[in-house]
Amino acid sequence: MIGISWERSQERNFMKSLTLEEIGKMAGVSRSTVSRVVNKESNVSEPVRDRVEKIISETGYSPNSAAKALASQRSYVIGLVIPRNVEAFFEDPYFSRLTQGIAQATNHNDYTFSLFLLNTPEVENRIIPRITRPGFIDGLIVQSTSADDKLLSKIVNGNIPYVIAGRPLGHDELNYIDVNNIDGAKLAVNHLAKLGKKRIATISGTLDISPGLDRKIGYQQGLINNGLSIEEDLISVGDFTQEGGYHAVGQLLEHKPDAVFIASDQMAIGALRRLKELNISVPKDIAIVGYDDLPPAQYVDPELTTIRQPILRFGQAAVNMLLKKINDNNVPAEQLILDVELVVRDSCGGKIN
Amino acid sequence: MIGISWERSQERNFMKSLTLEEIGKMAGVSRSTVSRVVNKESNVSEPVRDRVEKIISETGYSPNSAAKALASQRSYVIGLVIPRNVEAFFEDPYFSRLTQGIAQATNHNDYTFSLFLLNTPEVENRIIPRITRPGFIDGLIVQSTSADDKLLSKIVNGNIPYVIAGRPLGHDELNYIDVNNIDGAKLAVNHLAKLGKKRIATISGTLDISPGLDRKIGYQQGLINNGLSIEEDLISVGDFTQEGGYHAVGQLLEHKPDAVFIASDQMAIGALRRLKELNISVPKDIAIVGYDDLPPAQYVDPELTTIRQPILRFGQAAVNMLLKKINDNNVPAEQLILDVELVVRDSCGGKIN
DNA sequence: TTGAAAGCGATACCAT
DNA sequence: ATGGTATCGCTTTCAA
Repeated sequence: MIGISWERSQERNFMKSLTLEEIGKMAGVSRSTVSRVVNKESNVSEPVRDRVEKIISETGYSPNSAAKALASQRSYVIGLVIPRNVEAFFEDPYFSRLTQGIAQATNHNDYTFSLFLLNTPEVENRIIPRITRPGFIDGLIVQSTSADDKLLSKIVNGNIPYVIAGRPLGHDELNYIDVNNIDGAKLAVNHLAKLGKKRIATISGTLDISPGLDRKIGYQQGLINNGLSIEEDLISVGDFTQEGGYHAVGQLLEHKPDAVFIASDQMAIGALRRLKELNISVPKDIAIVGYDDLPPAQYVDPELTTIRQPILRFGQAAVNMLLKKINDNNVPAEQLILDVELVVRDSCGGKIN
Repeated sequence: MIGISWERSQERNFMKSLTLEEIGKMAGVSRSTVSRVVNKESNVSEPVRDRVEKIISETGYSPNSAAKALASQRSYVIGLVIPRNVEAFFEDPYFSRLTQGIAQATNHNDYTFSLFLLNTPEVENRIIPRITRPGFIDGLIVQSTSADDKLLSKIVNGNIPYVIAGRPLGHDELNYIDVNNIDGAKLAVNHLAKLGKKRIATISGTLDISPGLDRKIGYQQGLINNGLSIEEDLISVGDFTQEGGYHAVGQLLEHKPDAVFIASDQMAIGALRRLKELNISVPKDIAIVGYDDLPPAQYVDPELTTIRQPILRFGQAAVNMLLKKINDNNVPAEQLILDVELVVRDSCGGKIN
């Protein structure tokens, strides 16, 4: 039972919150001493510390964040920025997971997590100043994109520590973290080649962002490594959406592929839908490998063989990188690439690994 | 091109941010006047305003958030709290959408959005004090749950404006917003009844939270309204997950239902999977209505007839309610219930409406 | 070990 | 219309 009636919570206007000074008065010490106790500094005598802590817990005192931030020049807030041209942010389970991973890691480190969705130009114009404003955010994680250099340059040039999530095309020198997209695509192609596939097609993502480009590069390298040749007709460009996969797979069929590496599970799901409509059997007539290994990969028929990205770990690592920057802005820019792995399910037939 | 080299961004340590005072000095006015200009107050003469605005835009000055928050006792931050026992937060697309809706609405109102995932008891203990600390958050939206009264009472008793997202069981007097779950379930049952179904079963959600309970109540009322009787054997309790739906539908089959109202799309997807395995055809052998109408509902075979919740609008309305509270804490607690609608697709057969 | 006092950078009231 | 100044609640030297 909550057990508190409505009139009680109206008292709000009358109960102003306590301050260090007041706690100090109650404990018969100065505000400085209370501050030391609150911040667990060592130079406080046992008896005083006990006395103060008792009063703090009795009164439920908690320091005022704004005052603390102002005095210490630290807000303990980390922001995640999703630029506008990241399509369908919350449609794609990838972003949900990313958000979850970063939020958890942020909280785990006693920071507060803020999310900025720059979904319209109007919102973008209003939010960017707030994001880059001093005193509110200690550091930013920015989802990498194709074109949003306005934002990125503002952040890179600004005085705020940042980490870019995903290799920023054309700016490999910046501080970023990514998963190994090239390797992931190679793993997929290797798997298909080992199964004896000879005409391995791909549905790539948009090529103006690194996951799109890198997975295509990996696909091509994978073909070469396996003694297969690159055929332009077997390369179709999707847009990371289910609809995109649905349409792209249609185009490919004319060229008789016996397997398709599809650069995201979402596109793979769309492709499976199309293939089912056309009565083309997966994996009997055609083998499919997806990319992401998010929950939907297991809920389609057949279950998707796919590339697993360590998204939660990715979030944790991104936060760690950022904290390093926050604590010492002189550490040089760093690039961190996480490994991925192949998850074999039912969309390729024979299970080998 | 970002076009700024690495050494430039290391200057950070040397470029301290500007203050009102400094801008004032540059413009030959006092800090008070600059403050008035920044806050677009009317009592500033044209020439002075122009002069100051010019300097502000030239220097890129932006007020310090912490100082502003401290002085004005307003942080312009709104938090969304997801208690621990909300299962599988980001597995369920519902929560992604909710987050998106609230984040967008928050930004739209020039507030900053913070997300608190109380995913472990440890994190919960660390975060709750921060959430309820004065000076950092102007208001909270709390996802309603079954058991988390500790948190809820802390917030309700605290001095922080809040809105509960979802009717809090046993506390109808609190400030909350919900969708009409009872009506939604009735819509589903009515639809099935109109199609001539006589043995309409249900897979409910967990009954200790309102969406679970209310949708079951609506199901029962719907049966009665249509002259059908309530049969306990036709009621199975799931847990809002795909796995739950998968298992629950199995139990129901013994009792020969000709239709099932399933209290979430996720459970419906699990049920469809099970039915497919058993070679039971939907909608020929059995009709299905889901609940939520999130993207996956359209990506299963057959596409789900379901109840659509206005989640984005829900987020907007929640933020609006909260802002009302923030701006005047004396407005009485309010309960807002949004309407839902039936979306007819392919999982029930004959299209009537 | 403890206290006094000077900031931090805004707001907002009071003068002029 | 503009400026002066107290204030918000904490951190952080500096003395004692």
